[in-house]
Amino acid sequence: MELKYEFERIEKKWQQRWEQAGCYKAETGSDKPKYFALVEFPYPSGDGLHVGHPRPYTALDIVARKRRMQGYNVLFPIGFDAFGLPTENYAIKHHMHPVAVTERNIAHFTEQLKMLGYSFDWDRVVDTTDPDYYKWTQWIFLQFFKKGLAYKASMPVNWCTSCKVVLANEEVVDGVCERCGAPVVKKEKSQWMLAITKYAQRLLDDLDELDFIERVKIQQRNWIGRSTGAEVDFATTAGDALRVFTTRPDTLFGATYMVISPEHAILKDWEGKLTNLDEVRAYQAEAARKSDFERTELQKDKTGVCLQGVRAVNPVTGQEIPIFISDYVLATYGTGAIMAVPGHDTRDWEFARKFGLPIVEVVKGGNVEEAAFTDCETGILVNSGFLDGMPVEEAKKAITAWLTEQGLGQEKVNFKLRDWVFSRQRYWGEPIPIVHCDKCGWVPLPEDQLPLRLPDVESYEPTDNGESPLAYMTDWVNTTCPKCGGPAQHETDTMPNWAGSSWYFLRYMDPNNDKALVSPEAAAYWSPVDWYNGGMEHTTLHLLYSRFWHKFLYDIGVVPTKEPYQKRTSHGMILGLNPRNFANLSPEEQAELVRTCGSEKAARRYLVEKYGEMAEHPIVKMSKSLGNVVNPDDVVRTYGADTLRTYIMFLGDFEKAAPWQDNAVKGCKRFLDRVWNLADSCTDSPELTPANESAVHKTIRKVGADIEEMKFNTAIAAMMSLVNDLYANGASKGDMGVLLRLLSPFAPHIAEELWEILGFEGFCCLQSWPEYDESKTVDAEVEMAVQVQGKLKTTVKVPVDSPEETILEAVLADGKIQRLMEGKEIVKTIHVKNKLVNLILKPKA
RNA sequence: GCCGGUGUGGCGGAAUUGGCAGACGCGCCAGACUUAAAAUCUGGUGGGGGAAACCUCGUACCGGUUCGAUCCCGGUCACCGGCACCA
Repeated sequence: MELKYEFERIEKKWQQRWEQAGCYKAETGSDKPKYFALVEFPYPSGDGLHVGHPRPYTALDIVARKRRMQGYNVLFPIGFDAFGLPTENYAIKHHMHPVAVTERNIAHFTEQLKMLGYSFDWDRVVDTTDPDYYKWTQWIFLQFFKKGLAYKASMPVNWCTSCKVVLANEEVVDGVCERCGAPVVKKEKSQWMLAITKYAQRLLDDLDELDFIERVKIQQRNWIGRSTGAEVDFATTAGDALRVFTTRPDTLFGATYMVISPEHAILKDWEGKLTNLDEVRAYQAEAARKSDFERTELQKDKTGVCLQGVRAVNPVTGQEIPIFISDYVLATYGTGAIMAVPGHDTRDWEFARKFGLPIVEVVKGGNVEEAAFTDCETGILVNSGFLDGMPVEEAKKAITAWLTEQGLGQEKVNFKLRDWVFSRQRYWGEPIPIVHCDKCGWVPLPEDQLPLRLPDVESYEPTDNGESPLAYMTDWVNTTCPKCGGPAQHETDTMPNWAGSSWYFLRYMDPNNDKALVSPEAAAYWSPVDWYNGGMEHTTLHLLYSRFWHKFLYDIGVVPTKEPYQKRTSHGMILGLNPRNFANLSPEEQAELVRTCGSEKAARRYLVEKYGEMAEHPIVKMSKSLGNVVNPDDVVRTYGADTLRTYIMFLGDFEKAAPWQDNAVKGCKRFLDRVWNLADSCTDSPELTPANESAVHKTIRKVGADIEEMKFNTAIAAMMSLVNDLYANGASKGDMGVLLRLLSPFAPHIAEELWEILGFEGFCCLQSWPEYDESKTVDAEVEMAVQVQGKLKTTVKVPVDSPEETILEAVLADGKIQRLMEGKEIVKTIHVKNKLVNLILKPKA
């Protein structure tokens, strides 16, 4: 046929045909088994698609395409998570409306995604900034509010001292403003909160039943941070009680002082009794002024003030002990107060040393003069009255029982997880559908008034006083109270960008429903997501948030499953070569640099001096400033989408970070060229070529299994090997039919074109997935390793499954083995079926 | 500090989890085709020794278990990611 592989023409042609034929439409309610494959929808930034996007997208496209070929009704959707700061900042800078910016960016992303040949169902696209979409985001918020899970609380927010603006946590990098580099301090502001902590235990427990990769589960468990201990009340000389949380109630006899956080509310009650109130107030002010950055910087150096005028009483020793305030105790964890046991807690030990406080040993096993002894496994209680002689775990139980009996405390579980700060003082987000009325307080908007649309404003600039730009829209702000009809104001804060992404996968199931966020039928048919792949950076944010929302929706009867995603996997980042690293310079540049610097060592040192430490890393994140960003458009133009898809799956272990290497892309192009040319020379026989039969069956097995295990790189390597075999042995149309179906999920366009050229019927991408015959994957002969004393000496070819005697006969006939055996006898043979024999020799007596 | 991960040729990476280390690809070397180059095709390619058959070393480092260790155990080092005063 002598046709050239014109990837550009072929890719356009098949993208059109697939779309016309509706090959990738998901059908709600179909009799086929369903499969919901999900990728994280992109934020449509002005920069367009990054080469990092195709990695997870191609991976799940391969899975979706394979499932379709396996007879599933597949839902593989895409959408846009379009609210967010970069768009807002771009709109401010270029005086464009964020809606227009978003529209343009989505159009660009859509074009790029289509160019890559993904089998998305384009009829189900969602856009979080579409009022028909965010209507339901607001609806969910109202349900949270009605159940008491959305509430207002005064919270410290990040305040940039230079921009004079509230920053999202994501905008604070290492304690400074991401944009201007000025220090960020905390400022009190009333914020909407979502009570995710009410779901902490369920979010933890239900992880066990999910098919998430282990590192995701571990990170979520650590983030939720459950710990079991006890709450204990310490009576004070002020006549009240100070409650603490501890995970080591067994060490109660060793509590020689107490510490409360500078923000602790009890300080107000004690004001009249404190004789050093000025000193205490100064410390409180200092702590409030400190940024997070300073607080962590100074972490090791403990500070504090001893309260004069109020002391506490240790409930078991009856001793009066001092109370300190110190910022090493956090106001937001436990009760904001601790009993300090310097003998058995590292932080308390440091503090006690600094302030000259007594250190009492109550668990034997270490030397409390040298360091705190914190081991719970081996320690035995001492100096602890009725606990003496008990191991730690037993003592914990005994003391907790005693405290409960005395009414001084009880067992208590605490979580590190905090409630979710849900307000942003920004324009480009979902308006919070709540009205404030002086008479009625916070009143939810009636559901039939949703969506509460964003108004058009003159300026999207954040304001100087930390209010949302919406606050200046008096026409929009002023409204009437839905409850009493009196004057009221809309809430001017908007939702964070995590809101719309917390439930988007549900909307794909039923994207145009205007009666409900998803119909019960669609939810019942498609739930849960069968396979969700996304970045590790979302593990403790988006992934946890959306699990929380889903559980809430389950509780109010909107969705049928208590978990949204059955399986979660994660891909590694695509990195770039560092153009400032010596090894990545061209040979000419290297030589030049070595000449001017004197030696290679000096050249490397020069680069580090010029560019900083970063020049020492050959592989780094892609960044515009380094100029090592790869644009997928360029790759597609030069090599085609199929080559990009194949390369990005071939370049390394899917779960690990991997560097993009331009010249390696050629290898994948060469592979596809070889597949193309093979179609020219293949015979018309519809059967497998006998010489290729076992290789074909093995490849079917390997590619199928590897896709399930996300080992896409070795799946491609197996197909490359098969192509090498087909060249060596000659290929038939039958061989090609299998190869093209295996290749189709990876490189769908070329597979489709060759499928047509070779005269096969229908779409290649809708054929059934090839099946292999286990018996045909077995070769007639195997090459077995022959070892002497465990070291490889030679190999022998024997019929498969040969008995040991047959193999030994062949081995002993080998000249080399005979030489090695001179003057020796076999004392033992180890035989591993079809793999190896190992002879243990000993000199003859 | 705590939790998790990784360490294999010049490079990206394989190795059915205790059984022939380096599949597949890049790069490089040689040859074919070409006036030449590119492209393509064929062969070679971990280090050291040897003309060769072959010998020998080799999966971050040290030690152990085993007939046999990239894989298991003990220790050390380096790098990456997450959390970080969570009582």
